[in-house]
Amino acid sequence: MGSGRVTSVTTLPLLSDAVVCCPPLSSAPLPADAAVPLAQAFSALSDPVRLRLLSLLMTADGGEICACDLVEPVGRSQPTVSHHLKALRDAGLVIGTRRGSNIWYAVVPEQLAALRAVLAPAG
Amino acid sequence: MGSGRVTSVTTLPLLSDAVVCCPPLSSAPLPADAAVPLAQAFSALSDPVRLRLLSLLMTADGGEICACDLVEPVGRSQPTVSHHLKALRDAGLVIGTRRGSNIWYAVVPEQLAALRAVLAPAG
DNA sequence: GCCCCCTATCGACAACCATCAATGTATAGG
DNA sequence: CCTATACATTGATGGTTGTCGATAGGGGGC
Repeated sequence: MGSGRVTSVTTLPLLSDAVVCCPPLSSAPLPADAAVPLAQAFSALSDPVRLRLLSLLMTADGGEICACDLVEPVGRSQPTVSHHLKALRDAGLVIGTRRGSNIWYAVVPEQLAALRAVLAPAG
Repeated sequence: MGSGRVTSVTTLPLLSDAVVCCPPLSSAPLPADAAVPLAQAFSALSDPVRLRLLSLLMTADGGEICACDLVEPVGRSQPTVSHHLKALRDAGLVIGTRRGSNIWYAVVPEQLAALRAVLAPAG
């Protein structure tokens, strides 16, 4: 990888506090305070545009796509796409890395795995 | 099961059309029209009360709980709990069965598995 | 038939959310 | 410094959603 010269690389701030850790719903009754961040995480998946963005990133070869190449495929305005990318970032589902004047997005597979684990059936 | 005499049994209507089938996001870019029902399904998981209801059902022994026993644990009014149970029913995540004057709810594990599959990483 | 319990539905209200146009901020190139 | 490009943020707006009180409807017991 690295097909072009890169002058600066910055990782955008990521709300790692929002990252969900994983007791399955089936292990014990979910306490009210644990339910809130979990619901926020699933809320990030509750929009068609965000699901499509995730899918685009997951199927991208190299595992990342420039933000500029995400606008046209989902058929929304640039600010709207930026808004959804922020939602995904805040949920810890994607990460953005600046390279030159572009920002490349990639999924955070651990976070997806955590959500999957929450839905796992009983032992 | 079957600790008491049952005079009538009715299965509440279930929107099986809303049931999600399972191509993982990682298999191909998600088309716009497929994204909508999927987003609705995840939307059912995007509320703390609904997550707690699901968790209560999943941890219940016998796998089901009377609706009357779901109100107090989640700390919401009866109409609100009923509203959330309808949302979970519409998403195909739970099913309600009338027995006498009570309605017993249980999770639909296949539907949870389908949502888990959607989040699965690339082969 | 009457009454009580259980559950769903209705109506209302406040809070939240997706969307876009306009604007702001940062980086790259001259 | 100036301009162009890429992305984020702001502000406004219409639609959706969570919540509760009040009400309706279905069952069982008497």
